[in-house]
Amino acid sequence: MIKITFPDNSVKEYAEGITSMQIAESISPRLAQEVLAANVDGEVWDLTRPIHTDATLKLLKWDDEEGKHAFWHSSAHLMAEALQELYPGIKFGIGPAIENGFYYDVDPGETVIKDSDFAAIEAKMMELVSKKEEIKRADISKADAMKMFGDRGEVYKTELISELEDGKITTYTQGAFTDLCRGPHLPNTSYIKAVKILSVAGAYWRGDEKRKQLVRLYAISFPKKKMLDEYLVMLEEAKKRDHRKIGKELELFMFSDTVGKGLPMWLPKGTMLRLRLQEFLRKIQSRYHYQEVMCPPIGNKLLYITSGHYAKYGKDSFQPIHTPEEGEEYFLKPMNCPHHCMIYKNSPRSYKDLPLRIAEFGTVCRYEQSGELHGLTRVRSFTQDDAHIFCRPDQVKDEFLRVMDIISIVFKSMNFTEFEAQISLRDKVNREKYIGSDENWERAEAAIIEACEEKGMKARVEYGEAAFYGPKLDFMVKDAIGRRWQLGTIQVDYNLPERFELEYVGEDNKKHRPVMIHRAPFGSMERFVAVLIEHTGGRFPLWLTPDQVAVLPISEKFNDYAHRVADELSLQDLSVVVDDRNEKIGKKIRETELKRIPYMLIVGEKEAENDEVSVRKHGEGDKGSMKITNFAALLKSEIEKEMNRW
RNA sequence: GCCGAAGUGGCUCAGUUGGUAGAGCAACGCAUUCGUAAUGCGUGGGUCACGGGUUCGAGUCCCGUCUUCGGCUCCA
Repeated sequence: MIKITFPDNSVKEYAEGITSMQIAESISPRLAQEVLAANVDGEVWDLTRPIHTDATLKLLKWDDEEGKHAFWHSSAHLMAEALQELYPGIKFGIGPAIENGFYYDVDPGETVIKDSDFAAIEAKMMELVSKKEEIKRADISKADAMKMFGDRGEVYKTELISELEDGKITTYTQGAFTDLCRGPHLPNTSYIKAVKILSVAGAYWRGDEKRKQLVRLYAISFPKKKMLDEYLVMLEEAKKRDHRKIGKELELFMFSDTVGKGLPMWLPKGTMLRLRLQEFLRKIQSRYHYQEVMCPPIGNKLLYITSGHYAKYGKDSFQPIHTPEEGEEYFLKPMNCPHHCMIYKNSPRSYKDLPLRIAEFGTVCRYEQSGELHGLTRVRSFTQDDAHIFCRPDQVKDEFLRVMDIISIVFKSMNFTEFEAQISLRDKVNREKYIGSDENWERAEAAIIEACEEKGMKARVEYGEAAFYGPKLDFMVKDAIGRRWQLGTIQVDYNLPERFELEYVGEDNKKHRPVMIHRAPFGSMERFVAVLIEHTGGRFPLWLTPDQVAVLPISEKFNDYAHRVADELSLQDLSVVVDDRNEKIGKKIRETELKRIPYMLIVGEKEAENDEVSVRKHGEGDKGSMKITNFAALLKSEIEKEMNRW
């Protein structure tokens, strides 16, 4: 007999060799139906794998991440099995479960797999599901695995096997399909009741641009047909929040092929929104003793040779601007740091001047690869809410904490509660690619980790993700369909102070090298606004929204009064539009609702006689009427309340 | 840059097996002067992304280019 400990710490005895599935069955038939995999002593196992020793057991269902994972992983195998039948000779790469569904990377040789083939693949998958094929686990020696997959010409699989440790290799088989796999998997294919292939894309083998590009099929599956339908509806809903769509609808920004791809232009309403964001950050930054500067949009090539950027990025950038002067070359600035370094160098600095915080809404130009351009989130010209903090090495942690404060104010004010923080540190082994002394690196890395701990910030630590010039802390926020975008960033830099020979005079009257911290709470105005649009669906908080109030006269007879109302509110710094078109009030209301303008003031005879406005709130409806001055006061106080939250 | 898909009036889309482009909204004009999510009538507007080709004839078929979309790689 063996002892099984359950999550509630209860212990039951079972015969040795019992499976998790049998245990589930012994508890309740309902549970046995819902369970997908099992966590045995901290490891996720197949339900059908026998347990031979005392163990803790957690039965995993759909709502458990690992249960869902096993479900999708088995679905990936199912898709592979279908592909094997439909495309004989197809070779397989890897096929993991991902956040939403799964994919399989395959090499179909000369055959092209297109969107139009999805239906046939899905049908084949469902056909295999109906066979209720058992999914069987098997241990295999490295030599046998090499032979088995080698005989089938599975070059990608044999490459993976060659890197595995003998004795720890397993395969999973269902029907005629066997895959190299660690598992765990569902007991059989019949659990999968609904499947949808979502897209096809190219993906480099092992993520290496220099190696062969395989065909990646993205798909998702569910244990109930209804869940798939709901998921697809949810996806459709999410697409309605796409910032590119809303940006067009609300006239926030535009692109023009004639101007050039990836070069956004901010329309009047978008500009108003952006300026309000900038004003907001300016206020906070001045509270934190930043000093704003402005620099030109170009810089001499020599500046970038000194900074080292020319050597590293010169070839992949917008190419230099030539002048009538022989040999003179300028670059559009791809970052603001070198300019700011020169500002630092403009006068001798004392340790008493530090930290020196130089801020700029700096527009930069980067030649991003064409395939990477994406709405406002990835563009070739964008404005960073940049700042560079020059400080002593012992001030790094304090400065980090201050920047984290600013970032948390920014995120809170936008209700970005679900962000992820990532600490990027040096690679644990390869340390020669990093610049700066070991001592400084260790100090800075420790400072970042400590700063996060002090702030109670849960951050994922990634080794090898640091920039060559220093460690960093990034803040990621998801867009409408779950893609992660890096917004806020704080980066420590030892490189530029070195290259620009930045100095300060210390207490000891000797020259010292400052540390530089790059930081941008928004990241860039473009990307931030894009993510903001997707989070709010274009319904911005009152203080940020471009048009706060729309005055809607009932008929043209009241246009004059409507304009008087608007003028009065404008004097109170409210942004107001008047819809004085010759249209019925119902239509004006409908269109104003669609434009997501927070307040509508309906004015007709009654209001004009009494200096009143009839107030309608976006999404809520009629709020009754009040004096113009009262409405203005109400709005002002609402805005003030919003802005006093930080 | 690479793999796959798409591109039709300002916007959203229709366009049968190739037979000479259509709707709604928007714009403009006229009527209407209206009370909380679409007033009626009329008018103008398209080298069907661009360039080649096949054909008696191409929005439709083929090739190339550009842009966009979904990914990969990249992201100072």
